Amino acid sequence: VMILRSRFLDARRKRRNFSKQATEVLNEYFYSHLSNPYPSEEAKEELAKQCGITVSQVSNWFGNKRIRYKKNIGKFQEEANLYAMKTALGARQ
Amino acid sequence: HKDDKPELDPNNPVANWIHARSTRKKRCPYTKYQTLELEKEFLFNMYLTRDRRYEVARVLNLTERQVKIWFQNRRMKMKKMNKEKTDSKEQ
DNA sequence: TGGCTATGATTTACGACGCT
DNA sequence: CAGCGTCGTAAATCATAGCC
Repeated sequence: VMILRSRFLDARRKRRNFSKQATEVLNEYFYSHLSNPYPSEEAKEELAKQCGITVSQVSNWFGNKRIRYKKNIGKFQEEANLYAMKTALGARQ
Repeated sequence: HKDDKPELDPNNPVANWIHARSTRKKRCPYTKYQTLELEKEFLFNMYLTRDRRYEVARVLNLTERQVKIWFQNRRMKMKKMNKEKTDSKEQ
């Protein structure tokens, strides 16, 4: 009964936005591979592990990000600059 | 094969991304009835014979191609659901 | 607290490639 | 070669979390 109850609750568990840290990791990858933001299966697994989400969720995130970025590059300019700068600073350590 | 789109700036970061061809049919959500009938047919058999495909397409007013693709997508969905189920079961 | 928008997930439709 | 299979994805749409 407990198992059935927990399964029922799991199934209708509310979606949560990803953590700030997870989004950070995903955005770092996205903007540092902006000319080809298509992580391999292995890269997706690594990102999933780092973010504490599933590989499917990583795929969904990149699919959504690519489309939304392409649809309105201007809206993401500030974010793009921020991550580009982060990558540049990180690279010199 | 990743042409079209109104960008010709060589510095455009999306220039080399994958783009859908402009001739692609726009996604058209199916009605509840269409989806329900397709699900029933899928329950009956996950793979279509040519005759069943013709019949389902006719009854639901979809093309045979749409029905074929719906089954392909549905099988991928089932595969994904099964994977998630087994993944969560073991640790 | 109601609305609104951002975000994650799901649904159609293909392209690329496989096998028979 | 035709034709259906999977895989990964684009793009639109759905559902609602979360902020103002």
